[in-house]
Parts: sequence; structure tokens; C-alpha cells
Amino acid sequence: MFKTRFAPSPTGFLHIGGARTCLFSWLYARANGGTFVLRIEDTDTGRSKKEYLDEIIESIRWLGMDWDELYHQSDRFDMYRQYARQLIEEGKACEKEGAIFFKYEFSQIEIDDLIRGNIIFNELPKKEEVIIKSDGSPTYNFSCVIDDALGGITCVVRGEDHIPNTPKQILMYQALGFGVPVFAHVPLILSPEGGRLSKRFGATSIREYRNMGYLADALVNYLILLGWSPGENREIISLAEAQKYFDISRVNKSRAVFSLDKLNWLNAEYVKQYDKDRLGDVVIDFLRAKDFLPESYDKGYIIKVMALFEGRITTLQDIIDRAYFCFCDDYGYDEDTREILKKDYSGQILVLKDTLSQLTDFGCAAIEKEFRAVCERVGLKVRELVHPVRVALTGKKVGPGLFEAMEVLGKEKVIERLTKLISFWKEEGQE
RNA sequence: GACCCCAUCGUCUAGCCCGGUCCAGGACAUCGCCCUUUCACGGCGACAGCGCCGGUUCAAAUCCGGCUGGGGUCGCCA
Repeated sequence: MFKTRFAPSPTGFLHIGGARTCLFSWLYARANGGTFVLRIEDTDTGRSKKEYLDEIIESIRWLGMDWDELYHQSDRFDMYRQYARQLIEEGKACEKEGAIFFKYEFSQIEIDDLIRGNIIFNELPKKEEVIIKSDGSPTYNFSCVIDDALGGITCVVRGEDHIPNTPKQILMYQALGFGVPVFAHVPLILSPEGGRLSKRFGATSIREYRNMGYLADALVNYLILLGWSPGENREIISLAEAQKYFDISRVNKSRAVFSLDKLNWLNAEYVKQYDKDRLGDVVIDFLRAKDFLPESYDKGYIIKVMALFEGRITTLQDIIDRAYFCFCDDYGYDEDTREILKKDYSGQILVLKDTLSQLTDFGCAAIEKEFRAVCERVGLKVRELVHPVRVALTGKKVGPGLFEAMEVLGKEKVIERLTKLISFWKEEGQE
């Protein structure tokens, strides 16, 4: 039976690195039909905060992971102290300056690591380790060993920054008479600058990525690819599928640099391939969180707007920035559209307006047919009329396909906005 | 400083365990071309890599050793 765990400390938000470690641990358990435990390492009572804990739990859920057990180390202090006392009685630990120290002898220690093979330590820098602090709380190394042993964790999956802790912990397992589990130290994630993923790099917490408009499925897919590969040149893979193929021994030993470019590509890819109805729900949630959702919104309309921008946006935030005209009428014409609006096409647009207003089928195919016919009638190339009309309808120089956009906006708004452009030219002419 | 980890295109990686099929495959990014009402999407193509040295071998990205480079840890933080 496989059993793994993820043991976050609620002293900060869940960041990219932690999420990836959690993911690999979860994947390893699920790929083998095992169980997964969430253990909250809140032994540092001063630094642990409930808001961090809530954020961590929310992020893990958002990414699509679940767990079979969840417990807090802060509920188990008595137990840790009991084991420490046992060590004192056995002469393996001693009380000093109000704290309890575990004493150990040097010996060669071998770590059984699923990712990097065996790691051998020939020397340790110290010969004693604090296990119970003077305030009565346990230290990380001690509570970690006891919980992993008692919880029946078969493989400890954690970041490679814990490798130096492992020999000390193995000594504790042995002193306590527990069996030693297998380990899997996953490599760290580096920031694009090469250093550790931290303050230097803009966004590090999972929540920030959510706020920026990344899809959970895309972010998870990206994280899965960072250090592991399903092979066969596959890049797009869901959590559910990764669960089938994940093999922890194939996780890379080397550190990986976080690439926002690749995440962006994956996110755009997911936006394109996502089930339309589901994307609608996700977008609605996002817009609501951003306080951009109209009081009376129509999911069908939002799905149509998304179709308009499919292949043109990378994050959900782009909808707010670029599809503003789909939700509001109070936009002005961008500065960079001056060149397009320089020439006055009022006459031709008036013809277009009249023709379109008589159209009964306001579908994009019919609109395009009429639009081209009008161009021919007034002696303009299609491109000459397309650009000013786009500015009229969107306020922008670039945007979605014009005829599709017209269909989505509907006849009434199109006519209204064309009229507005004609009066814009009128005013310009008077100045 | 001590202990430990790592090393394939700029980046993520396949290949490495079981040497030849690899003058190293895919992807992102970049740059061209095509498509086109703009921007994109898409299609096609280009650029670009086995850190170095030595060994083993008929043959090494693949095995061994050394070097160099990068990283982690050395808290009554986790």
C-alpha cells in the first residue's frame, strides 16, 4: 500500500515550488492507488497564520487535488513530548537549557531515494539536535519523523532542500525503533533569473496566478511538465491522465527554470481547447472575482464572446482588457486609431448602416455578404472600410474578426456605434 | 569552510539504466514565408544543444574518473 503526504507550513502562501512538490507527491500516491495525506506543520505557533492555511488549502483544491486525511501538528504536541521523554529514558536524549536534545553517534548513513538513487552521507556536522524547544513545541525534524512513521507514510516526497535533514531524521527513526521510509527528493524550481524562485520573480503564489487569469488545468499541466515528462513528445496532459502514467523514478534530478512564456502558451492552448460551456463558467467566476461581471449577464453571450477571442488571448485577464467593447458602451477610440480615422468615410458608412439595418438575418455570413456588396457599390476595397468600422465597434485598431464581432454585438449596437462614428467625423470636421 | 545534490538547444525536455538505429528528437521563445479585413490562430521552414579533460571500447550524449560550473544545507524556521 502506498501512502504519501504533503506537509505545508502555514507561514506563507502556497507557492509554485510547494505546489509542484504537492502535485508530485499526490500523483505518486494516486498513480499507485495509494492514499494521500495533508499534514499541517504548524509547530511554529508564532509564525503560523490561519489566512495562510486557508489559502494553501484553497490553492490545492483549485489545482484539482484532494486528500484522504488532514491533521495539524499543533494538536499533537503532547505526543511528541512523550516520545522525547521515552528517548530521555533510553539515554538517547537529554534535557538542557529547557529544551530536549537528541544525541547521536556518527555513522555512515544511506538514503534510499527514488529520484536520485542512493545518497550516502559520510559525516554529519553535529552530534546533537534539538527535538523539543524550550517552549514545549517540537522541532521540524522530530515531529516530521514521528508523524511519517506513525502515519505509515511509505514514501516521503519533499523538496531537495531537505536532503541534508534526512540523515538526522533517519537516525531518529532508528532511535525511536521505527522503520525508515523511502524518500523522493524533488528538484527545486528556479526563477528565470537563475536564482531561487522568490521575491525577485514577480508572481510566486498559486493564488496570484489565479488572479492573473490562468486556468487551473493549464497551471497544473505546466507544473507536471516541470521535471517530469509523459514521453512520446506529449505536452498537453490533464491531471487525470498524468495520474495514469506518472512514474516518480522518471522525475528529473536537475532543477528547472520557471518559464512564463511556456505557461502562457499552455494557458492559451487550454483556452482554445476547453469545453465551451465549462470555459463559460470559469470566465464568469473570474469576471465576478474581478468585479467586472455585469449585474445581468447571459452565459450564452459570454460563451460567444469567448469564441470571438479564442486563439487571441493568453490569460482570462485579456478578456477584460480586450473585450471591453463587448460589455460596455463607454469606450473611446484609442490613440493609435487616429491614422485610420483620418479619412472621413461617413458617406460610405451611412450606406452600410442603411443596408445592415434592413438585414433580417444578422448572422456573420449574411453580414459579410452585404458588407462586401456595399464595398463594391461605393467603390471601396473591403480593407478600406473594415478598419474604420472596427474602430467604431471596438474602439481599437486590432480585434476579432469583424463580421463575427458584429453578429455577437447584434444589429442594434452595430447601428448605434456606426452612427456614433459618423457624428465623430462630423465634430472633427468642424474643428 | 564542511557536508550533500545537479549538469542535453536561451528555456522545458526525449534519449542515458540495457553503448551503435542520434552528424541528438519534440516543445516554448526568436526569425522568415504562406493564409488573411487587423491582431491572432493555423501551416511550412530556419536558428540553436550533449560543460571540459582523460579513460574503457571497434564504437560514448549514453559506462568510469577528474575538473569546472551551478545549487542546497549547516536555526530552540520548516
